Amino acid sequence: MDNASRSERSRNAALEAAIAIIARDGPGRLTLDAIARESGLSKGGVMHQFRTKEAVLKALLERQLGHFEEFSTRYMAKVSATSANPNLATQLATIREAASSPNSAALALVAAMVENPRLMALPREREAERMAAIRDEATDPDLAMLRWAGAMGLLLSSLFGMSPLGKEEHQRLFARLLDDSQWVGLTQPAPPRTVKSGTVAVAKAASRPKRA
Amino acid sequence: MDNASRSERSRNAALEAAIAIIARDGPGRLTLDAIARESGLSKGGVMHQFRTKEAVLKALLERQLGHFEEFSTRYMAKVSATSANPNLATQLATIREAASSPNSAALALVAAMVENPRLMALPREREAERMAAIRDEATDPDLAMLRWAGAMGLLLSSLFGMSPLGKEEHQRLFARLLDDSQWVGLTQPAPPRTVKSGTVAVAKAASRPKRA
DNA sequence: TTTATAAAACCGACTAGACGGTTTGTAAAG
DNA sequence: CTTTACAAACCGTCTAGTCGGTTTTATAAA
Repeated sequence: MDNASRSERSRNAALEAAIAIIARDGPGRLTLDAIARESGLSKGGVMHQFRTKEAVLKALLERQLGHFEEFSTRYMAKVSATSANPNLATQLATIREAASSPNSAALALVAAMVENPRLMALPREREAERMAAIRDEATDPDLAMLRWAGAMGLLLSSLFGMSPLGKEEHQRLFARLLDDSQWVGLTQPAPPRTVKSGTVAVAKAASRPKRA
Repeated sequence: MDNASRSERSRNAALEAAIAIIARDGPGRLTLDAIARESGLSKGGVMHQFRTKEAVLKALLERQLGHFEEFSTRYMAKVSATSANPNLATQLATIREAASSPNSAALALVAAMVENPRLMALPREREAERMAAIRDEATDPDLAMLRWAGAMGLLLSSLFGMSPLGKEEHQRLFARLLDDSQWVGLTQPAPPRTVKSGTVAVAKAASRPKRA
């Protein structure tokens, strides 16, 4: 195997190990020795690929962020033609994805924050760009932000082990966040209030009272 | 000064120091020596008041939780008569309070999670009770949960330093979350669609471009 | 193809310091 | 005089990072 591949394999193994450790033992247990043990590499090997622990965290953060960015672009390509607010839809779907993925980017975020809060600058900047895009396409920007915040709340609270919600509830709530017809903004004319069948087909309309 | 007061003063100083450290340097930098340095106590003094580091975290968690529970009860007493969903209103207001308070309970939560994820059991249980109460009083339970999640998202994302939102935006979004008239549930008749002036009076209609 | 040399990847023992916690000593309160 | 609150030195362990040495790959001259 050539050097480039060998390096990449090792770096990959180290980062995978790091995620496994964080997920299993918590961010506080992430040590260089633990990474070496878990990945099968020696400490020296790990230190050859990453000069400091901070470098590990940074690489981990970028890798996970990249993963979800990829998901994001794919999703965006799919819905950009059909959705009135593709940026919001994409963000909501990506957050849902992060919430249901065990190798969550969120774990890396927590670890980074614990070790070095400065590292949060990178994800914050990217987030800011996305928020701007969501705003620009929205008829009711604040409502769009609140839908985004709702998704974030579901993700982070479950990440913190603070969410008393079951898995199916989680899914249902995300589905509702994604369903544009359920979120009627202030300056947007209300569509006829029949439940449109979205990703989840639910017939919960029964007898809806009309607007007073 | 008598012994009881002396002890309490020391315990207090230690916990204040702990919060300051977490807020300034991140949860990863919270050590017993740091607490001793920051509080002016000696390490021995700290260890006399708290037998272990976990005891410090636990006390910190309980103190912060207690603080917001007090806020919560006061708020609840105020709105329980007038609001149709006092539990939700109280939770939203409490989360807003936590978000605007620098000595946030949330910081303690993060620290606890890093050090010992088991400590999260206590806040999770209390949270579950509140969620149940919010559900029970709601005409549209899922919408209520999503409003709660939205508040949580605003709180946690800003806590993580991930929120690109300004302070006034934050306030506006919380105000909207709290304004029942803006959240028309599926089984709840919609009130006339005029913007009700809430805690913040905003005339933001101006001229927003309509859908293409 | 073989051989010489350099460079990169990797190993594991080691170090300095930080950490949680203990022990010993002392002053104040009861 | 006993107990409680606190101080300060101390202990064993763990951690991030270093270092000298070994193996593997890359380059290239013979």
